[in-house]
Amino acid sequence: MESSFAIIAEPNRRTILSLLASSECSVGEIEHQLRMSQTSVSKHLRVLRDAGFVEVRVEAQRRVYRLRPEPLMEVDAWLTPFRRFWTAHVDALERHLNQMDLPPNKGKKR
Amino acid sequence: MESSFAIIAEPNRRTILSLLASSECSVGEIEHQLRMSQTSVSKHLRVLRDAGFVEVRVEAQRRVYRLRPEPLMEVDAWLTPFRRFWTAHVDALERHLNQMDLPPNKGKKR
DNA sequence: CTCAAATATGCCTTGACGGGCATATGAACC
DNA sequence: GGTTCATATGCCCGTCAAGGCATATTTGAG
Repeated sequence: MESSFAIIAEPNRRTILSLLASSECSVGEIEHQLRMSQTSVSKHLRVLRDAGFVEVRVEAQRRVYRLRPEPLMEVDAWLTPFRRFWTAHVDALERHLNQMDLPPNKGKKR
Repeated sequence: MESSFAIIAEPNRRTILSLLASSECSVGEIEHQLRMSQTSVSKHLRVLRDAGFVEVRVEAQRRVYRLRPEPLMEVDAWLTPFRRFWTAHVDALERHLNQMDLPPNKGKKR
């Protein structure tokens, strides 16, 4: 029931996801590569799993985690209405922003 | 200093951003259209402003808020490494996932 | 069955965040 | 200057989530 956005608000979880984007990993590998405590890794993976970001495969004593794309696709989809603010308008937008950000003579407080 | 991801973790803030994606709005307009309290709207706008998601324009007694693209571009950029999991691979990925999810004969618990 | 390795979970504490209320600030108008 | 409209801010409170520690659980080995 937690929004995908809330899930990826956590920096450690984003790091884990980025790592899993390279390749699937066991808990121990994540723990070691990211220098996080095992407890923390397991808990974050639990959250990621419940939210559908990852899935597990049991392999001997190891649990190998792998990325699932759906929740991130949802985030990607949410961005759609905003893309018109930069896609294909980049140059025009930049000109516009520069014009707003650097009023040459206004002497603003800030 | 707050990550853009933490900012958009808040549902009301996402709603405000979506509204601003349609057109710039004053605080009162947001308050009315989204049925949120003025206090709440102002506070969220403050957070969004500090994080660079919006900018203000003073117009008489009104403050008109407008979207700024940079932070969302950052989110969009973070998604890049993950897009290969669905862009242009959709069908292949689906086949792959189906193959993993529904082992035809393994008799899994679940 | 016992032990060890890998991982998960429960409990507790602490800190951050959102909501509401009252109040402050600022601009316009008389 | 005083009043009113529009918005911002400070304070208090309840909630919730993350980290740490200890412990439980699962799986493999002997």
